[in-house]
Amino acid sequence: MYEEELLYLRSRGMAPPAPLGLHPYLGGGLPANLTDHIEKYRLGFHGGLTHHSPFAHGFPGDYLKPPVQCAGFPGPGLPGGKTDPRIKVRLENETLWSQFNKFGTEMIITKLGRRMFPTVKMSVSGLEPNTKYFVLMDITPADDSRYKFQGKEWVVAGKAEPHMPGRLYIHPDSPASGAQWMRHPISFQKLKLTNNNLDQQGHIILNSMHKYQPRIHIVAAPDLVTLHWSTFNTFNFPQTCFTAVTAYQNERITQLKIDNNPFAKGFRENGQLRSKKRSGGTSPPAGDMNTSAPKATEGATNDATLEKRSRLNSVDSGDLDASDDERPSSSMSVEKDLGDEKVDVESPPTPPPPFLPPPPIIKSEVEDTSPSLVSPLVSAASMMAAAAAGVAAVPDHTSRKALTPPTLASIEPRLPLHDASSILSPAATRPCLPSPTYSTGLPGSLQPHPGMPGSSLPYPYLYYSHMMSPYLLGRTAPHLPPAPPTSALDKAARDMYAGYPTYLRTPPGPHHHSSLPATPSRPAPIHPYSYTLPPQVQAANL
DNA sequence: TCGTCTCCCACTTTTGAACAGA
DNA sequence: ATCTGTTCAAAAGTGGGAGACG
Repeated sequence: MYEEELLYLRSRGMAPPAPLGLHPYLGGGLPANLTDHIEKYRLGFHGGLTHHSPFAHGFPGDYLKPPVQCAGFPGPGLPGGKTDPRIKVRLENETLWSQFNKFGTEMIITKLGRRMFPTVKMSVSGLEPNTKYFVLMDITPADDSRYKFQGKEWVVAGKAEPHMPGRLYIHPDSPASGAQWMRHPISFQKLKLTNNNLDQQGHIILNSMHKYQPRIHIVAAPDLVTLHWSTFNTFNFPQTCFTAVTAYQNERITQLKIDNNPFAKGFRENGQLRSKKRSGGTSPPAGDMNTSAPKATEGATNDATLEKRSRLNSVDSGDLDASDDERPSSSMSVEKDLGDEKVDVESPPTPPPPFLPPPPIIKSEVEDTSPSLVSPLVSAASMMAAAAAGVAAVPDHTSRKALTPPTLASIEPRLPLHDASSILSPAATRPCLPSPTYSTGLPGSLQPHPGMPGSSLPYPYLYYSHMMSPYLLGRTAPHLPPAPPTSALDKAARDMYAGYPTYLRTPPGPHHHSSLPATPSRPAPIHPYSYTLPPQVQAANL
């Protein structure tokens, strides 16, 4: 779809030609207002694959590292991948996390996606003030076991189920300068967890009754393309390890959530829900909160409990207050001092995974980068490749080599065959797992303009195309020059989009923008999945 | 039978549109 | 006409519980 989009932009005099094989966006061909848009949206990535995959270049191997240090799960910490010793990260709500971790944190996962609580909230230091960074988060399996809650503890219940391809969540403020990131704590409150393997909202897919470890990646990169080949500074906080569940197992965790999450205020002892229950004769849960956690069962009249609860709530509020993620102007606004214990976390060194080397054309654009330091996104691309190859039902007979820019040929052996059935093109069924390559979808007689990439391109191109096309093509920017007379190719490109459902072309609802604002105050998430599911369509209908 | 999952409920918080006033 | 502050309804987010499912 990248080509279609480019054709469209080109037809409006917005996309200057680029040398063959060079991504036009890399070449600075995209208008600033559009790159600005790109950079303001978060997106979900597909990545990850089983360690059995021949495309596993190391990143997925992290999934099988020794277990992290979680409550009830002794073991060494999951190594991080810190590569810049100057960068320091600390968990802002470390106290709250520790309280949960003490009992074995549980996170509810639902079909439609559920936020994490507590949320990962951290502060960063040691960044270059004027360098742009991406901040990302992913969640990796902590071990290869499935668990069950027996008695009052989690015990291994067998081997883990195959993990879905991992997704990377880009903090919505990305990219931002180091000074901006360091100015205020960074919260991942909007991140959602799901157990829906077919999720198209970009939520992170997890398996119930499995243990996971969130990881933070800080990447110096000015844009998404560069991001793919940049060094990932990876951090993890062992106390943020959690078990994914569809219903809470440990009532102590439940009580902690109720006492700390404002949305669950109704379930507190003095809340109306509990009051109703009590009046109805239902006894409160008998959680033996014999620790620093609030003793909910002692009733709301206990001053000490109230004080403690208040203190905890203040932590929680801060947790949520940092959530202005969807308000770009304030997402890094001044944060109140929570008085929370802050612990500097030095991410333990991780043997940098041998990621898929970047294409030479890209690599030549950046400073010499050791393959071992290349982004997990690259690995994610290879994971997608493996995933797509695994589900590919239609063999590809296209000579990809002939269509692929020569400069990208070096990665060819590691990529699966181009699969026309899994591409995200107007003519193709929208897949759950995007293909690592994509097609123009143009008729064979209509080949791309000279200077455009070939009709089959590696993942990063796909990535951009997914992000931009539906959003940009669905809007008529008033400041754009009128479309010049169109060539057959341009017309074909637009006609192709005419086949899209309306929701893919124009944002639904009364609030959709008729113009393309330079800085939307509340942008809809644009990523390979969000746009494939219109907001008005319930996931249950899928 | 049991463990797990899904859906719905009642509640709280958040968000943004609508409105009034300066 | 523009900006600011307030109000209010809708949307989103919570855990509980009943029932379904394998």
